[in-house]
Amino acid sequence: MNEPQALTAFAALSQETRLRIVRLLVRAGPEGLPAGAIGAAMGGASSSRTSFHLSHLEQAGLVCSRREGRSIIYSAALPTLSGLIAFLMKDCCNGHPDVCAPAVSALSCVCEPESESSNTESAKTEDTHA
Amino acid sequence: MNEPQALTAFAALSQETRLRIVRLLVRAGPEGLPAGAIGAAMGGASSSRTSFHLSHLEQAGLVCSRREGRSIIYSAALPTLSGLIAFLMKDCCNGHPDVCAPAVSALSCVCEPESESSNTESAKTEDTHA
DNA sequence: ATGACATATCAATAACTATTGAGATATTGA
DNA sequence: TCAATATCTCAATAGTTATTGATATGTCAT
Repeated sequence: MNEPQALTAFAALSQETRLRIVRLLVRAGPEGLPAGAIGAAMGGASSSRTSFHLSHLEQAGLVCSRREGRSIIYSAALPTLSGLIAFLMKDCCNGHPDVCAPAVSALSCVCEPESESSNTESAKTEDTHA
Repeated sequence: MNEPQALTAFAALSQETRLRIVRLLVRAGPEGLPAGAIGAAMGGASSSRTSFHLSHLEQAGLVCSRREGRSIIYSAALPTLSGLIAFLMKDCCNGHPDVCAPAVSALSCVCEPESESSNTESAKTEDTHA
C-alpha cells in the first residue's frame, strides 16, 4: 500500500453508499453478493448508481468481482483493507509500544463479535485465501 | 464510532495533505507538533491552508489540539483511529474467524517496526493518554 | 500599549464528485 | 434468433470541496 492507493481507498470509503457496500461485503464473507442484491440492500438503488459505486470500489482495490452466470458477484478485498490500516497506523509509536498498544489491542474485537476468551491466538496464521 | 463519524473521518483522510498530516502526527506521538511545523513539513503550505486542513481533521475527531504559548499543538487521536478501523472491520468473519484472521494479524505490525518477539501482551492495558 | 509572531477566519474561484435517465453489452433459455 | 434478465456506460446537471489572498484574533516581550 502506497500513498496514492491509500488516498483512493479513503475517498472510496468516504461516501455513504460505498461505505455501506463495503461493510455489507465484509459481513457477507468471501462468497460475496451479486450486484443486484447489493443495490437492493442499499434501499433499492438504481442499477447505474450501484454500478458506479461498485466500479469505484473495485478501482480502489477494496472489492473483487467475478462473473457467475448473468450475475456479477462482488466480495470484500480484506488484504487491501488491512493494508490500508497498516499504512495509516504504521510506526504509530516509533519505539514506544506502550503508547499505541491500547489502540492496537482495541482492534482485535473485529473478528470476535461476542467471545469470552480474549486469546488472540485462536487461529493458525496461514494465508488460506486471497 | 457510528456511520456519520466514520464517513467524516474517511473524507478527512481522503485528501493528500490531511493524510500526510495524520501520518506525521501518528509518528510524532502524543507530544504532537505545532501548526507551523506541520505546515512546514507539508512543503511550506500557507497558514490558511494548513489551518483549513487541521480544523477539518479536528472536526473529524482525528486530531486533538492544545494551546502552548503562542503555538497550537496538534496530536493524533489514536482512539478515533482504532474506532474507525473497528467500525470498518467489525464482524468481518461473522462466525468464521479463520477467514479474516490473516487480515487482522497483519495489523499487529503497526506497532512493532522491527521487533523479533511477536508477543502482543507487551504492555499493560492502561489508558494513560488521550 | 506597541510591535512581532502564530494561527484562524472569510469570500471568491476553480476543480471534483454523485445522481439521473437513456441506452448499450453480455448471458441464458426457448 | 428472440425475448428476458443482469449489469455496465454515457452525458448532463447539481452539489461539494480545496485553494488563494487578505484580514482578524490571540499571545508574548519590551
